[in-house]
Amino acid sequence: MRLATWNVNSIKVRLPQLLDWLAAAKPDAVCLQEIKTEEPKFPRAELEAAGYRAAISGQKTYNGVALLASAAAGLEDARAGIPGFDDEQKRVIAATVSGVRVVCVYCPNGQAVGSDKYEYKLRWFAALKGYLAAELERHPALAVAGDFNVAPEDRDVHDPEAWEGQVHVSPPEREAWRALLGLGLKDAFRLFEQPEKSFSWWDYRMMAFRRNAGLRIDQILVSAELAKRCRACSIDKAPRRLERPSDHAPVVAELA
DNA sequence: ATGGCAATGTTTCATTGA
Repeated sequence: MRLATWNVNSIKVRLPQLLDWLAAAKPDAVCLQEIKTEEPKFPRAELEAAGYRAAISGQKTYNGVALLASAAAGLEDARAGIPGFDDEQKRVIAATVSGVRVVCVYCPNGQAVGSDKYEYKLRWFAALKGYLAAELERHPALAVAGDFNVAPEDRDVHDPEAWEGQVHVSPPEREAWRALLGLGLKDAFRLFEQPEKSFSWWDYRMMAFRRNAGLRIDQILVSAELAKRCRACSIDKAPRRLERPSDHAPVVAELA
């Protein structure tokens, strides 16, 4: 099974690129973030014509997530949000695809350390941890894929000195991210040898992509059982090179 | 110390993102 995650930064704008990418990369499941669209305007028909079903938790303007699965893989028991965590922001959609419980997440940005949004980000991560702990008991084959908005280590940051203490790398955020590993999850990307300076997001400004001035904030976390089945994990930079790209690149994991 | 770029809404700029 090929599992991918991609923050598309608007499904409406990126649909042609997404359809091209699905045809080229042939993933079995894709977690999408920042679709910025409510369910009625989600391009369900176009994706079905491409062979994918979708579970959606949509929202206008901001956030919004979707989980795509090929017709062969199936899409069962879809559930939106974090149970018991009241949140108007649509950031989580989970479903079972080909026997794997897939949780698609768009973690909060946090805006600035110490801000209200930062406090919300930390509260949100604590709620996610509780949810995933319960899900792991029910689903030994579990993957959590998405935009975590945390660069876990300095090697995931193009300029750690410039970013020190900033949102996405601050110690409390990194602790919140590492707490997910404490549940027994593994960062699929780090199960394998990787090129130095591997990133998944580059600012639209300052020619950041050409300078490879990025962060690795999009990840696929896998349970111990899935880690044993994981054969590869990589970042596909090709869509970031296109005209009018998302600022994020897809991350892809191969599961036996 | 700040903007830079992009998407959205119902817009003529504000908000958010990372």
